[in-house]
Amino acid sequence: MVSTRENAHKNQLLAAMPEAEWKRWLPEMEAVDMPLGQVLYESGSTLTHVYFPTTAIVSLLYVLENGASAEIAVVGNEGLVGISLFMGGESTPSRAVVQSAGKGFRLPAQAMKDEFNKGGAVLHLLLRYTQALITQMSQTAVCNRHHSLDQQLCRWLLLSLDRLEGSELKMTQELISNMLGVRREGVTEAALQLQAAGLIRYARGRISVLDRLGIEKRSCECYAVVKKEYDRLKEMPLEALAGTS
Amino acid sequence: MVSTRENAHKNQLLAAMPEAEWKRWLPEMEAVDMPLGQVLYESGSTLTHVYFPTTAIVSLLYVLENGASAEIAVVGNEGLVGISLFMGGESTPSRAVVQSAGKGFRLPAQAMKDEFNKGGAVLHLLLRYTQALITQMSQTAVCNRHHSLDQQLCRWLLLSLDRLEGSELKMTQELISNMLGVRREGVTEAALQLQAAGLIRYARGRISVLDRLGIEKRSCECYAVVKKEYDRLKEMPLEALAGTS
DNA sequence: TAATTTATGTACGGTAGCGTACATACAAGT
DNA sequence: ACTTGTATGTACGCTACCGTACATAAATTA
Repeated sequence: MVSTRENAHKNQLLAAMPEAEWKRWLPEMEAVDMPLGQVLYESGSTLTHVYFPTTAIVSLLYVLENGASAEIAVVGNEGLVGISLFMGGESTPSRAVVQSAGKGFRLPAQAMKDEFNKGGAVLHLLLRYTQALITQMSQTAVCNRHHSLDQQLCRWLLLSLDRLEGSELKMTQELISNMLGVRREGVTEAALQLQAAGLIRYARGRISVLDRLGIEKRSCECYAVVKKEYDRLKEMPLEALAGTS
Repeated sequence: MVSTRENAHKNQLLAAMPEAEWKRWLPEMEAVDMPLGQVLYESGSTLTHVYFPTTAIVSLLYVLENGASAEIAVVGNEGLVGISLFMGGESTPSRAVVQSAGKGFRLPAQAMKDEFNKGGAVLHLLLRYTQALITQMSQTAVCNRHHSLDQQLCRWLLLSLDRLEGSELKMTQELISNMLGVRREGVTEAALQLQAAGLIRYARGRISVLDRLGIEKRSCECYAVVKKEYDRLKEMPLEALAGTS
């Protein structure tokens, strides 16, 4: 049997927490299954927990009045879902949906707030993560404006791939179109091209990436920028964080 | 002669600061002119100050490799420029440009960091503001995806108008097109329509809004959403902030 | 095995916004 | 007064993507 600790450390934020904090949290930390389509929180709702995905991927979706939607950011094992809890917003403007089924951990809202308010390493780590998330959101905004559907599909595949083990993702084109905020047919056409080029192979909700480098070449710069920012976060020692802010 | 304090309080964040903090800052606070086009910081650069606009408006612009750009958020007297300083990012991915000339105050980076790290009211206020900024960024991302140029122009006019005194803004269509990330000609056509409808009047970089309500009707929901979030922030008492996070 | 649902493919007219090129007109400097 | 620069208007073909409708095929259920 694998320890909770070992599993939880698959989440990079949890792994980066100092030992002392970690021990305080342990009793309140709960391992959870995160099935496809699960809504962790709805736009405007009050958060009861924050989620630390380990193998799951969560989409932050923004839904407009007319039902149209677009993904603002993706959260996987590198981060946490529910930043507005400690940012002081009471609620978020976005919806959080599990985009790829998997596991994760969750912590009750109050425990998270208390820990955050203690200041120190936890606070700095969470804020530094939030900063990376902001970068992702900004990049998404510009990407939506300037890049083609094909480029965006590649970016999206790569972002998802980075948060998964292996090179296969379970995801229908219909769902992808919701994330990208485009027509399903548009995704079909773009995917057909990628397949024709030998970069991916897919069937009924199962996409295998055959040539990752090829996809990277077709993607817009947005993927690389976001990736780099998260890498920077990962490699930044806690002491540096406390020092810089 | 008007006191620094009185002027500075035109910035809503500064106005919301408790008396004690305010006094500590005063010696380091510097009144600055913010002329049109001034770049407060470049993408990737290290921040030396944070800026609190009073009458100026600052655009957070994201510039792509090929030179194409898009505005991610606007900051006026409701906020501050340079959140990445206390978020721990060392640098930001965006460029901050003065979009409408005016005045403001600035505080050296170290003073801001120190104050933030003291925790308490300042920290909570700044984080709460950051949360509102994130909302604006998210909304921009979706707006870029789903709304028409005409709607976006209206949204943009309203966001600018809210941060100015009076109903006139000095801004060429060329500049607006940079902000919105569209062609200048597109802005011309949209503006012509607004003028034909009697909602605005303009000439050579001077736009007068004649019928604000009419513009609001033509705007997409994005304006109202962002406005509401900032209003919520404004009305939220400091104690509540400390309590919720 | 048949019926139904789900995922993907195809087709086609419509349009918003692009890239490009140039025209006009006001403003500012000499 | 003349030149130069700046802001705006107009035009035209192009393309990516949309909305809609329907076709095919695999998976699921009856």
